[in-house]
Amino acid sequence: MLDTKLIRSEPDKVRQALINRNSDTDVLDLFLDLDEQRRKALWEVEALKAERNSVSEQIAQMKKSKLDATAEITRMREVGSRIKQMDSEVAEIESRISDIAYNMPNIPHSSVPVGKDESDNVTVRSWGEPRTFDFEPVPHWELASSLDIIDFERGSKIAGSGFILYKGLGARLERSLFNWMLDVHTTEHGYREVFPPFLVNRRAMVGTGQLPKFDEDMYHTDKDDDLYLDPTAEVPVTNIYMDEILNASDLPQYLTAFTACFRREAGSAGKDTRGLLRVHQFNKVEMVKFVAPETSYDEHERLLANAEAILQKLNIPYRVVLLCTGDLSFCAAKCYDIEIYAPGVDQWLEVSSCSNFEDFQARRANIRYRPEPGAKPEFLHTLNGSGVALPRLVVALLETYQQSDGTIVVPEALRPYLGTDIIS
RNA sequence: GGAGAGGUGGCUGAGUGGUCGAAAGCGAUCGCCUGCUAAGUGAUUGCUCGGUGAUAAACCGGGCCCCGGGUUCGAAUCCCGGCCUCUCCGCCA
Repeated sequence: MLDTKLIRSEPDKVRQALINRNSDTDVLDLFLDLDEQRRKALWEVEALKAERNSVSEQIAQMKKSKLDATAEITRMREVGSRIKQMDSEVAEIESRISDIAYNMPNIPHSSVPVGKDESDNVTVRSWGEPRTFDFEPVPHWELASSLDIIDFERGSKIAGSGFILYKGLGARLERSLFNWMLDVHTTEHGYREVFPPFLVNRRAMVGTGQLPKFDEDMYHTDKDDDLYLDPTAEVPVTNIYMDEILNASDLPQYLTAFTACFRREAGSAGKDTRGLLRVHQFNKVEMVKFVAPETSYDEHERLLANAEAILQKLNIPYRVVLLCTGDLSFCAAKCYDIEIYAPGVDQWLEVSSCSNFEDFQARRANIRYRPEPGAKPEFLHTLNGSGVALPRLVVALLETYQQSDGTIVVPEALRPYLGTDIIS
């Protein structure tokens, strides 16, 4: 959510940001108009309330001195009902304002390239060379099926397409990967491990920006619970400090968490549906940072480096892509995607998004900190990045480390976790 | 799921219709004092919205005692609904 004062005082800046994001600017004008209406109505109703307060005090005094206050009471009865009426008018305006505010995207940082769509994204660096083969590499679904480490058919049978049943070393590979990643982040990168609920309430989903705009992508419980399945650990972890004021000494704070992630992938029917490329439930290790505003862009680079380290240790070639304004996600001010190469499907696959949200989420979730003892609280900055998402990593891993006989060489780093150096 | 108790400031905790944004204590900040420390002592100590102002200080006004309604001239206080916490019972991995 953007700062109302910023929208009011620098509407042109906001307008340009919306244009750069291919976003509708009509809502901005509507917002400004409603904001004006709100302040006008507030001014009126607050004057009435001030009167009510002072006359009520008079009435108390009069009663004390046994004077007749009937006239005042009658008059205040009128004022009271007028206040009630105007309060509901203000509430109506405010709810329209917040509808707009909660659906307005973040302003891209000045270092973000202006562009229309993903073709304008900028590759900032590449690491490693895609492996060359002396045989034709096969896609992961063939490898995994013939090794019987993933059972796509039975996964679909028990849950539906896009739900994966891992078996044997496939199951253990999942467990190995997220255990190992958590170990790397906690022991080498300074993160504290948390293990959050897999379901969260509506407030949390609004806090990190999944709601109200992206409701159709989320799994929601029926009955009266009104709970959502985590689409990412970002949601429960970022909202840990919802409605709190932290001390400056509490920052920066680095948290890492493993969760299963649930996504409807609404609107992507038929796209990348084979194998593990796009699934409804997957495992992911996430990194979340709470930092002081002036440090957030340095922290962002380090967060990205932490995600890259995972791929380097696995010796998986990747490239880092800086998203342009038109491809940037709703909440982010700046975002790097990390893509890894999968030779079997011959595609670069996104396995991580590392974003700086500045105070956009902090404002929604009301997470603040006190820069100095006794100072006024300010919104802190939140960041997060996948470190990393498993399915596409497994795709690249299987396809990169496949041998001509269909077996998979296990990368050095994972061998202690997987208990073998080859999947056969 | 059943029965009971309760949700007040950073914390503990008083407050059952008006003078309460809220006693007291703790903590914190700034100062004083005592060779140092401990102790003592004085002051300060919430958030938010709107206005004036320089998007400062300061000042004025509104709102906030879990949330939402209601009663009333007036609600932390009374009534209704919800959420949460604790205790006991039941069920259960």
